[in-house]
Amino acid sequence: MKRDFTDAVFDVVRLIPFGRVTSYGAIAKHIGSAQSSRMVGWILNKSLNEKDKVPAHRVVNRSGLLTGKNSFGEPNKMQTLLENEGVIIVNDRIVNFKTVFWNPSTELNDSF
DNA sequence: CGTCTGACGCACG
DNA sequence: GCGTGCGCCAGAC
Repeated sequence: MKRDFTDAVFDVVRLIPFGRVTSYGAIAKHIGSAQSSRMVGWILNKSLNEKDKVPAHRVVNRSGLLTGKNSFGEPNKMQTLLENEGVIIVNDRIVNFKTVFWNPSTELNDSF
């Protein structure tokens, strides 16, 4: 299976700390497919169906916009989960995005 | 096999 | 700051 990319995405997303978020591009770049940011979202969408639960709600686009909230069954669910973690969201956008942003390449420091 | 679509990102104007 | 166009890879038809 082409689990390479998929598994990598799952792994990174699962490593996202509580109350932190990251962007599709950051994940894609960390994996090595910086230009395949769309694939990240696509894989996460599949992850919702998979039994392997990943904090997909902690992944937003580069603008901190909850673009994927629409795929959580109920759009309000994603925002609720994030707010439950202390993330401030207004108009489907993370206000303190740069504050709660979690950069895998930086935080992980390629220590793998 | 050709074409469209998609939880994105970037360049341009 | 916003709308439009293109690239990217994989899947559905």
